[in-house]
Amino acid sequence: METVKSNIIKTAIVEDMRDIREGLVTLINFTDGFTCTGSYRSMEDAIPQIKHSIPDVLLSDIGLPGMSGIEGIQILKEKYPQMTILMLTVYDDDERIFDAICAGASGYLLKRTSPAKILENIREAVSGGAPMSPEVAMRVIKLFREVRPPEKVEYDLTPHETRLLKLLVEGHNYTTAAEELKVSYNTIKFHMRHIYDKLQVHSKSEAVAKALQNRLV
Amino acid sequence: METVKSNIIKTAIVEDMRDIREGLVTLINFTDGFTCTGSYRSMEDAIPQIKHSIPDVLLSDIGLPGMSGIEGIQILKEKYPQMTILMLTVYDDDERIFDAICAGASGYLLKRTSPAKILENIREAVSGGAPMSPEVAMRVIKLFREVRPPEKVEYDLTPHETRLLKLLVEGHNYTTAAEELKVSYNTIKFHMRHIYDKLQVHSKSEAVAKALQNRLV
DNA sequence: CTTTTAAATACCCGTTTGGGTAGTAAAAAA
DNA sequence: TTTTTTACTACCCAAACGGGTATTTAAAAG
Repeated sequence: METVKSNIIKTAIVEDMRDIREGLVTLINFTDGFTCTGSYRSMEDAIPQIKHSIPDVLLSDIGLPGMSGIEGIQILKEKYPQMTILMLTVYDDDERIFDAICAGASGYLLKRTSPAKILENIREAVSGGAPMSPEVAMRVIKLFREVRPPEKVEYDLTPHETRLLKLLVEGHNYTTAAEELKVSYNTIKFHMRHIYDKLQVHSKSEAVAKALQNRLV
Repeated sequence: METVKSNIIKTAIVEDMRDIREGLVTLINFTDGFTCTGSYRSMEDAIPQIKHSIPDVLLSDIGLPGMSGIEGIQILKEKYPQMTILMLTVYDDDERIFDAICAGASGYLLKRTSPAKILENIREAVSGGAPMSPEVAMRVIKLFREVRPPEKVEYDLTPHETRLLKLLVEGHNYTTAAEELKVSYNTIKFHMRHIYDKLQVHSKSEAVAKALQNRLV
């Protein structure tokens, strides 16, 4: 149903349990369009060796002996930013899902995922998707709702005012902000009054607080 | 390959384009395990009528005449919290994805999704998943990374100092903070110096910025 | 070509703040 | 017990800030 992929997808695996690791290697090598270019039992093994053959996709466990999968992929993503990383793990707690995604994982699969689904998800990941097991996706959605940034209130700040506000947030005072913006100290005060009017505040700290809380900067 | 579902999945559709709407109705009614219990061209139609037959899943467009799909599902989710809602839309911008999810959508599919995938995704949604088109999932992941709460840096603030910092964030000045904490003006200054030392800042605004940016309050 | 509007600059003055020093009271550690 | 630590209070002074008024310049509107 799909057209043939132009290239074989090079996949590597980091998984400490031998049965699972070798099962995945076999699965991948026996499937058209995939090849396994490395399998490692720990991040300590994977990180130095992976440079000999950088995969398109890395499937990694989280619970590994020594360095955790999350720490590991952070290091690997730093060195090989183009590498797509998929977690394949038994953990489905919010904390680890969050950490893995922030560490650079493009997807998060639970180990009970069927072989066919795993292959499909690898394909989806290399073509720019972010495959997740249904439970994980639901957790991500729920976390997403929790961290919803405050509704953007519009205060109609001019570009100048926004720029100044950003400087205040960075800790500038009127004098240094004036230098930064190459205007006079009094011009800064001029803009400040407008900012205060628009934000309905009466001090620099309040403006900074409002700017940060309402994502104005 | 799957065991038969215990119940037929009752699905309803809100979509203004007649061809698409009728295509979906046909697709659903001609598939085993699904039945279409309603199809509406707008939220204004759907909201009053849907009570006659509450579906398990609602497939909704976003770009509708009159009330937008996002406003609509917010109302529907309020009335029928158990109803699973899937967006089916052409929009894949961050803003709408975010809004839809926060309004109660459990999934977000792009209209180019194949009929087979749509059915699969409906099944996934009713069984507790959160199906998303690959591009959408990737955007969700990226948004997720952006809103990552900054790693908690510990500044060893005492409870008193933290409370004061919170007051500053709320816009208090030394005088009103002193009243609030029932201590003298000079005590506020005393604590401020300690806060500044610990946060390594030299102004109230900087302290407020650091407090907000590092979730100290 | 005026009129209007927006951005920039300036001065004044009272208030707030930042930082220095110094002292007291109460609780915790030695 | 004495010592140390922690919380609190006080005074001083220079710097930063908030808000008032007013002028200049440049662009936009009429």
